Amino acid sequence: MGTMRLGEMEEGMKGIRALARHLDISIGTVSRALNGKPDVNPETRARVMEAARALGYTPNQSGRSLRQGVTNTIGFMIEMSPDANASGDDFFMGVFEGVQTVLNRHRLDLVVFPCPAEENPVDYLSRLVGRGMVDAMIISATRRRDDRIDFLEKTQLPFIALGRSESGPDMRWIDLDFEGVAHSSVARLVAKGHRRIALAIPDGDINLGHVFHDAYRAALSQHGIAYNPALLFRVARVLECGDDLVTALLALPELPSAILLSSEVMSLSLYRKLQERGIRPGRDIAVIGFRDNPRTSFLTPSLTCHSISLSDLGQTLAETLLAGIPAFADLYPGRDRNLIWPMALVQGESDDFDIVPER
Amino acid sequence: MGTMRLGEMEEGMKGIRALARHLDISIGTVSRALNGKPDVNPETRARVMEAARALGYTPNQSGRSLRQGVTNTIGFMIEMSPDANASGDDFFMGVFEGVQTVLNRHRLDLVVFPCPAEENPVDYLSRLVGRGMVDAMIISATRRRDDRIDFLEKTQLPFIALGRSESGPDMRWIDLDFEGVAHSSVARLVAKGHRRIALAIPDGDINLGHVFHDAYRAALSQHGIAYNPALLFRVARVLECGDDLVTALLALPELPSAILLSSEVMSLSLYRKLQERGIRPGRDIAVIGFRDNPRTSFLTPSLTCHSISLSDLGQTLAETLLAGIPAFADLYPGRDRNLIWPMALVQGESDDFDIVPER
DNA sequence: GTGAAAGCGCTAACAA
DNA sequence: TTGTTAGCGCTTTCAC
Repeated sequence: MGTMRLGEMEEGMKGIRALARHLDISIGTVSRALNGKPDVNPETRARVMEAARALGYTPNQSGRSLRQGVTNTIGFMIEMSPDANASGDDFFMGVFEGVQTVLNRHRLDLVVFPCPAEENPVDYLSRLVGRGMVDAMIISATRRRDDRIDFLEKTQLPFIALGRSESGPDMRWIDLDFEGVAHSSVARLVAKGHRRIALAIPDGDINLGHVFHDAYRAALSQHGIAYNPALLFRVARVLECGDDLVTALLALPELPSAILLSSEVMSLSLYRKLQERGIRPGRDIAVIGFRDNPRTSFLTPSLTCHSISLSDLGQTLAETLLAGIPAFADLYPGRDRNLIWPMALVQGESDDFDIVPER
Repeated sequence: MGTMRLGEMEEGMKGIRALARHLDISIGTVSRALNGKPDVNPETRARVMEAARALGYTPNQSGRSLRQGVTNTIGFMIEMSPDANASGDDFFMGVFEGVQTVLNRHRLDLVVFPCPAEENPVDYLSRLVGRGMVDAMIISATRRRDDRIDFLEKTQLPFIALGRSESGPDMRWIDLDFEGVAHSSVARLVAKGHRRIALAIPDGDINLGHVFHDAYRAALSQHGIAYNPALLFRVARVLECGDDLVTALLALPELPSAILLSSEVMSLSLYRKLQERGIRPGRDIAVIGFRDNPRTSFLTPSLTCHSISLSDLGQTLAETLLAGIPAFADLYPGRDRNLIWPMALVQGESDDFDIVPER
């Protein structure tokens, strides 16, 4: 032993045992050397590190987790149903990036669990969490009442939700500032003379629809505008909502002068369908989109919407999660349990006209 | 024991041991009952299943994998750099869905590893694979030469690539039919009288650029058109390529009469920038996009492009992967090691004009 | 500073 | 049909 070619392991040996045999030391020492424990001869440590590198040794995670009770992995559950995925395509990529920035500091890895559209989200979550692959979870697309939250609280697994919910009043969460978006949108429109302001929200139980709806009502009321249920549109498929939306708009006795969208992808089909019917966004009807999105940025007229740094959101999400894990809590002392994430209005041309022309 | 309330485990006990204690039988029997082994009294099995359900027991995956040497989990590595992510991410969502359809048949789960843009893909892959969380890998965004492939071949972990590469000539892969796309696009344009046909491909070493480029040259040659390097555009950021592309087009002595795109998201900014310069897609220049995408479907004039069933692609990807894993190989006997995935031309209006008007 | 050994939760081989 | 036990790879006592 000790005379084998690089890249070869001892016959019939695997993992740390092969490495130890190869170096002619005990597996305990190898483990301590690799894990940076202080009581290891520097020279021994160097030999171990070098051999590990040369042989491409990586510790088996199952062995480690079994022993340590920790996996150093954080899970992020996303849903693939178009309904839940209204946030648009680049959204999660951007958030992942930010989350990983923080996790990397602690040598934690992020794994994503994509829940199939047909599968029950709770069953899916409990199956994957039950596997014990993760030390904590991030969930998204929260429902107004969300059984996943009850489940996670029962398991005592640390978690955070990207999105608030009526379930789990004590859980950690971060959500977008729908209130702020509704208020600034309505204020802006009212200042331009608008009174008939419609709202489109996703159908179903995704909570953002409810939250946005409430915020919209509050904003209207603040400006002394009566809430008109006829101006609320629940759309089934956000990506192809244009048809239904425009049909519904035209069925009204009078076209609203403005419409707020609660998902950026709504703007795509809405623009098209409006134009097909000869209704010009930004001229015949004011449109305020939701989030700034590279994929809506080419729309003409340019879409007034709200911007956000996805990476920052992801970082804060991760930090707030870690603040709830005993092993990391000390490092993130100031973190609140939950947070409304502000969004900044980006002025476009899609709502840039006054109802009462100045003279 | 046996008299505790539901939802409670024996004091200080966890996992299968607590369950066994609770039922007053041995852990071996519990394990066999849960795993559907034949030699278990049906009544015992029923009791075990019921108790497991009631107590919310899920076997710890680390324990299982350690013992069985398999994890029943398949990994899918994606990259978050905008460069590698030219496909738009409804692409991966669609593929995941198909992959999971197949994996579910075998009670395998899919986990996604999102590689941060700043991290070296090989380091990332080796770290996550090294953890031993997966039995097989799917990789995407293959480079012309791709060290990940060499790495995976060395580890002997079964894997498949979504995208071909010059590395790993014997590996399993499925790739989109860039040749077919190039040929049908060029043929269609040539039939309309086009001779000056440009191509936009992503800059960098992502292989699809090279493959598309080669296919484009071959298609031109087949129609007796000389390849003109001035009509090849390498774009840095596919999402915001419009600016550079239009500037480059206008810098040419003569505007090409048509342009082929190798990524669907290119069309968004290209349309906008063309229109800003007063160049009308479908009138002044023919545009053929790459993949049919719900998010480009609202473009006016409608984009001629190529369509694909992402779910079917995902299913075939998964089946081809499983065909390479001994435990499943028998179930998928007919699968080729690799496959060019056909795409169907979807006629739009973005290239619907003739260079030589008919009379 | 190092080695020996226990044990994390689970399954499979074997004994009963 | 069930119980007992070894051992998967690893880390962490505890001796030395």
